[in-house]
Amino acid sequence: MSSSSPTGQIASAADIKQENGMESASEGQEAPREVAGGAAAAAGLSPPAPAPFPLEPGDAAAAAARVSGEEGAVAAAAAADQVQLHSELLGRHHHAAAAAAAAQTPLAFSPDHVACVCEALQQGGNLDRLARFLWSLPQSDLLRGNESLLKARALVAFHQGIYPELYSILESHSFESANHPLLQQLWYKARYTEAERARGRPLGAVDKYRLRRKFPLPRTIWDGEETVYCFKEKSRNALKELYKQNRYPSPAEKRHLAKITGLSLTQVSNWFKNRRQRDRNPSETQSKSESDGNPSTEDESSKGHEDLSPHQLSGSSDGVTNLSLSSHLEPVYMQQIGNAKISLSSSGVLLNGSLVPASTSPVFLNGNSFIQGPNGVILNGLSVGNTQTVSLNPPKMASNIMSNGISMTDILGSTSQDVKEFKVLQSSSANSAATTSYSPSAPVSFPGLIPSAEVKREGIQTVASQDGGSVVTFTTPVQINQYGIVQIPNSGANSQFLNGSIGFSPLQLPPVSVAASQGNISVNSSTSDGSTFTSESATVQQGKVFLSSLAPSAVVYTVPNSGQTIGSVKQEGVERSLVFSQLMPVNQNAQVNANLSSESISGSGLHPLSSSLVNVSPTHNFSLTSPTLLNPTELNPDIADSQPMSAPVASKSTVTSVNNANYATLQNCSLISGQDLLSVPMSQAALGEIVPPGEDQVGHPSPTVHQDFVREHHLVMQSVANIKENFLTNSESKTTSNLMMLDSKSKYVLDGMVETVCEDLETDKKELAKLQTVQLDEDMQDL
DNA sequence: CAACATGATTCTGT
DNA sequence: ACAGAATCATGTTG
Repeated sequence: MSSSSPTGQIASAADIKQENGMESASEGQEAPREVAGGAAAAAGLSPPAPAPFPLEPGDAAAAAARVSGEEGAVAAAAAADQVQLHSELLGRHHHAAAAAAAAQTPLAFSPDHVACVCEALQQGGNLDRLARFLWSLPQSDLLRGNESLLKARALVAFHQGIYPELYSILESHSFESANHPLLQQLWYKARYTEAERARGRPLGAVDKYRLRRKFPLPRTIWDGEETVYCFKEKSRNALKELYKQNRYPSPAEKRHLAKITGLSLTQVSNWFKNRRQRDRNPSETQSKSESDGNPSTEDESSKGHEDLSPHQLSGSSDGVTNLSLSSHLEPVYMQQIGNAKISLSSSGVLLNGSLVPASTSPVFLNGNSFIQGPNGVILNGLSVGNTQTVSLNPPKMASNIMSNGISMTDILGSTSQDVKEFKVLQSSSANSAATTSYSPSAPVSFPGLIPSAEVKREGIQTVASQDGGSVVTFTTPVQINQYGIVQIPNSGANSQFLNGSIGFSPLQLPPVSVAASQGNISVNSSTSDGSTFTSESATVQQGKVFLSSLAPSAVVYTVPNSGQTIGSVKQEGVERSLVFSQLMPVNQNAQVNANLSSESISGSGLHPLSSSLVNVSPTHNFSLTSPTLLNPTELNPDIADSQPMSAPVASKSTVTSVNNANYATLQNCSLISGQDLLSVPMSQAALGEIVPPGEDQVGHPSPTVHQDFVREHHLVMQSVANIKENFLTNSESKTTSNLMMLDSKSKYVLDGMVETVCEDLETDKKELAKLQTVQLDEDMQDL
């Protein structure tokens, strides 16, 4: 099946690895591959792709030559490559000219460009070429400390079996968490390989275990979080928490859990299944696990209804709204990012950890269910059935925005560190009429929530009910627990529920609002003023988005989504992802814009935006820390059915446009994987400025593309173009010139984009040379 | 190495 | 599809 990755760190690392094309790295030579192959395959997080990055003859030759190890090898490798490149060029005549022209002049690359190339080569699994490329780089200070470069060096060191160097690299630089899985994998595999060689025979599980103990991961590539039996402790705890609540989580709950734990849906399901089974027959092997005394497990749930026969809840699963706060409630999760205080104004809404701008028009998050408050506030929690919508207020559909999807919870959830506790708001039952009794006396526990004890209460703020209806009052600052779940204080005095409506007291509104619902992430800039939002950084990885210090400016993601149900592409985990490079510091004008349109929505007229997955408003600062990985799955489950996008890509595609005033490189795009294509459209118009008209390669502009992006990227791309012919393997890109597509199989299709740029190379080439000049191999120049 | 823990897989039934 | 049971494979621990 496609699911579940076996095996902890290794497994997860393997997953990542696959995404990064690492697999090919180990396959190239004699490099150990056991973990990679097996785990990745088993993990099935991404469809088993047939040799994602087959090495070409030229590479093989080069690698072979290099193995022997001397300088001579370099020349040989280059020569071998050259032959290959030459043939590639011949195959693509139109590019040949550009490449040749480019080759004649010394190429200049900025560190970003270099990083971009490194990422591209890594993505392509072309380690040999990557090595060659690295060798061609000057020892420049500018390149020092460049993470992409370091990562590339580490990969190459691993690939070539120069482990001491690998360790040195890994230990000498603190890598971003997004790169940890891959680097950890390298670390362990190198250790295993060394031991294996020393011993002369394959290692057993115990041997590996001991090696892991013996050579713990350096903190430079490890956040310190323990992983046992594949799952991180945090994830395990979240699962346990929910299990206590409900042994048979609804699909929606599972989904949510999967998101917040970073596990796949199947893994979550398996976990529950196993857990149930083992609780059922304690007889076997049982010594049982942690908390276990089963009873404990059962206790809570059993008491009440544990029972929760599967159907009971399942019935509700997608459609049932279980709002009763009383006993088991299905929590509405609210998250807060980092330490930031999220305040809700009367009109503001926090959904699933997302903040929804209170603007006049109501926002609906339709992921699982939602409740609409007076001002268009909707709470979206797991507990509520997917489809169900509760609107306490006269719904103003017209102006509503519906997003379906994901809760930022997941997205934010993993930010663990920053995340604080929280309070969960429990909404009253669906019918406003229904009275909700939120029994203060009975502490409510939510899955994945921190013990109530931990919930801190601070200032007390009373919520004033607005119109309609009911008010939910909660005290103070909402806090988020490590899982990103907000728990509403159940204590009595301060809180009260009226009519099921929920009102938030005017708290501080964060400048940034993030709303995400299934498959969509939408962050809208909130209108509030004086709000304090102190989140730290924005990073998206594995379906998680971390917002980081945005400081004064706000970040807006707009992911208009489409109707949730449409189709559906079954996705799990990280199957689809968009990666934003860390080099994409966005500045004032920066914009990240990904569109996905869905018929359902547009049809409803709710949010006709034509499709963007992620939309960052230009005016705000948006910074994505390194490899940001947006998981389309979470972003938009319905991608498959989404309408044709601007990009001429197949119907099933995710288009992402990145707009960056300064520089957006594809550097970390290496993480892009999944079946979706990541395309970075460049608007034609913009390109037109630079790109010589008449070039056959000009593609269709993407309507959603921001021009700034285009321009900026254009510059970046230019240099890339130069490199491309030399280093990138021929990809299958359709060449719609303006698109850069990375397909899930990790076929790296930079071509389209690069090619487009290639044509312009000469034009602006010199401008690019500012930062640094890289002298490519002479062989290259011969081309 | 043995025993245990735990995630994943397979088969079967609904 | 999903649940349960049996079982497998591997990680973990002593």
